[in-house]
Amino acid sequence: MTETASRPTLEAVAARAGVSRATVSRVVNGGDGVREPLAERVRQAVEELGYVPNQAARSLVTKRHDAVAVVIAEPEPRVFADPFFARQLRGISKELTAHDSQLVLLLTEGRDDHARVGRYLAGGHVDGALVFSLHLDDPLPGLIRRAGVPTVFGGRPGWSDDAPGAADFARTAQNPEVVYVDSDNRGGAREAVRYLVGLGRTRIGHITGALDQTSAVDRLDGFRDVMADADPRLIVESDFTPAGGERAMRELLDRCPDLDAVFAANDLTASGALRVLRERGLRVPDDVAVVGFDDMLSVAEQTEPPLTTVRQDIEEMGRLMARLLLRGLDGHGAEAGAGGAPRGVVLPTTLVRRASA
Amino acid sequence: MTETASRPTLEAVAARAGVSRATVSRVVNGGDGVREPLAERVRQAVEELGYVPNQAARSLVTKRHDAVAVVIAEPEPRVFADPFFARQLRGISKELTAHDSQLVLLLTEGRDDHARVGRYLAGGHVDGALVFSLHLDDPLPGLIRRAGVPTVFGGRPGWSDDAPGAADFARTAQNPEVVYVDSDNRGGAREAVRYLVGLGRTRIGHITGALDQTSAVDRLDGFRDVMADADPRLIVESDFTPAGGERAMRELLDRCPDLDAVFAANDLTASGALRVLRERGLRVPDDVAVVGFDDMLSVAEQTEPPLTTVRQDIEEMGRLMARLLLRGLDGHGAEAGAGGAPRGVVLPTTLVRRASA
DNA sequence: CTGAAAGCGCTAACAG
DNA sequence: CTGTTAGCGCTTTCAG
Repeated sequence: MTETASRPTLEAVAARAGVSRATVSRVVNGGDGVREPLAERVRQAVEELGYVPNQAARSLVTKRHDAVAVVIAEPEPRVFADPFFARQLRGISKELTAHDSQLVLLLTEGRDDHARVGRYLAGGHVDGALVFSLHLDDPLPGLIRRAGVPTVFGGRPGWSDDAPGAADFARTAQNPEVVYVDSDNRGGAREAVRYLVGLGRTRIGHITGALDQTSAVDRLDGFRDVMADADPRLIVESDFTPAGGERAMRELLDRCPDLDAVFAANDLTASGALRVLRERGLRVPDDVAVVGFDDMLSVAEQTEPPLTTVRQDIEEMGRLMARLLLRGLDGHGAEAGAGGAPRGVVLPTTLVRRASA
Repeated sequence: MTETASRPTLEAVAARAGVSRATVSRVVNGGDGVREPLAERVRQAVEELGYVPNQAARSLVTKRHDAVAVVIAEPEPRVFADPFFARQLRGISKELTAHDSQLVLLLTEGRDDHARVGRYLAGGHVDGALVFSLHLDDPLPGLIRRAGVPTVFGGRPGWSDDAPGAADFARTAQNPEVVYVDSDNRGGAREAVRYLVGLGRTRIGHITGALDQTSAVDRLDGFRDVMADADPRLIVESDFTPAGGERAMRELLDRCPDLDAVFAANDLTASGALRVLRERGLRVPDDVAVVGFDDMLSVAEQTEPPLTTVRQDIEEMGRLMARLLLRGLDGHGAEAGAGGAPRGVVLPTTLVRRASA
């Protein structure tokens, strides 16, 4: 009745190996500074007892948690209509795993959720945070700043340098740099449009994404880079959804019946556009060529015809975000170091040719 | 140089409020048993100092973590082609949030990952685990059993009662019951097939899912319940993917050109089947009616024609899993209670009529 | 190179 | 009802 079934402690291992707790601790944490015969005895004891360190006890003294929060702030459930986050999560997970860090997932949907996330981050439960899908008016950056947690953003944050939130955020000593990872949205868009031009298309339309997100703005900018003097009616604002793509495509066709190509802000939008084109009896790519963005296989490979699109390596984005964060953590605040951590890392995109253009 | 910027402790709050640590602790944790004027003083001090409890210190003594692991064990990246998990995660997240519990996400891809997960679970870092997408030969149940962590499975686990893993798992004192949440796959399949029969279809084919998952097996059983004496050539094994659906549909058409309906194991598969049907010049639903399973909107609403399908409430599944787990935890091992927790909870499905059947 | 001792911040008896 | 007192299991000086 003395022995409970609870897990063995350092003490138990020490007793079994005939050494002190300190020695066991040393062996367990890298083992430097313990002579081999002893170390081996300890390892054996650990093995035999099935000892696993108590993370809570460890955190209490080290102030480290080996855990990173992943914050996905998306008010609309729409997000989950595409496998975007799943892919990023996978990338993040791989990298964190390699560093023995845990992934704490924080999903938010409304204002009160934001407060909760702020509190959690401020609570010092994690070593850092990876934050996604900020919109222009997002209160999260402010909360994060106040929480003082090392953070890497997924996608270029929306506030420009003179926006209220930005100054607020960037001026903090603890966040001397806003670190983010993004795809080369502008460059990718440029390549897509240039490709259409190269195909001999001249009346090229653009269906934008939700313009409260930088990815949509950047893709629009890329479009404009190439089509500087385009008829403004060739640009229709939309929202990244298939239904939005349909609406926009109709609008576009009504405005400019002589249209011969469309660059859609993402694959989902393109799929909607494709449907409308078919419905109107227009052939793709013969009458109208279509290019998307993302290369979301479950969409791009399934449309009819399969979609030519700009691929971004989503999983790699996730992996890189995690790597950047962990490097900063290991480097003991290296973000503020000489030369500084990169303010933003932009991953290249590649054009994937299929049948739609 | 004395004051570091570290977060305030209970001690600090106690000092400021002029009470003892114990009193502050009481107020912070529910506040019962502290007289109002004092309690208010404490709350104010907490507010002023921006005190947030140190979870590590708390866990160390309470042995609770207010954290639940969500294990998604899917070797193939395929999973992430559909928004399934995202939806479940959302449901889980909502429920955990309501209980102030954190969600620790564990993604696994290979054998070594399993070991890692086992170690983590055994490490006592979380209060319980939610485990998804087990396959028949999955080593995870064994690991979980050994870890002795309260667990709820998503989807009926694959091992039948006399399978090696099952006995292994179920016989443990700590896991007297295998708790899981699932959709009524069999009933839903039955309803789908009956509906086709009601439409006057007589040559009804079935494209199965990956038969190493119970959901696929159960849907097949449901099909058979209604089509007991069906031509065996009308059943083609597949794998839940669109490409698999295409292959299976071709096979089906080759074997039975007189086919007049198809029940596909999921929407993705159905979308592939639909493509082949169109490619062969068969009209849907006139020549061949098609019914899917899942009601994954991003698929079912986007196919041509839109898919009639069996809806399962995925988010609710997630929510329910979390609720079951938390209830068990609160009930202090209530799973073993008189009458016992439900062995399995099966959620109803509903047939959603669109244009394909 | 190893052991002894001092907490990390909190909760939970136990007194008062 | 409130304060005092022990630790939870671990890392980390500091001696030896």
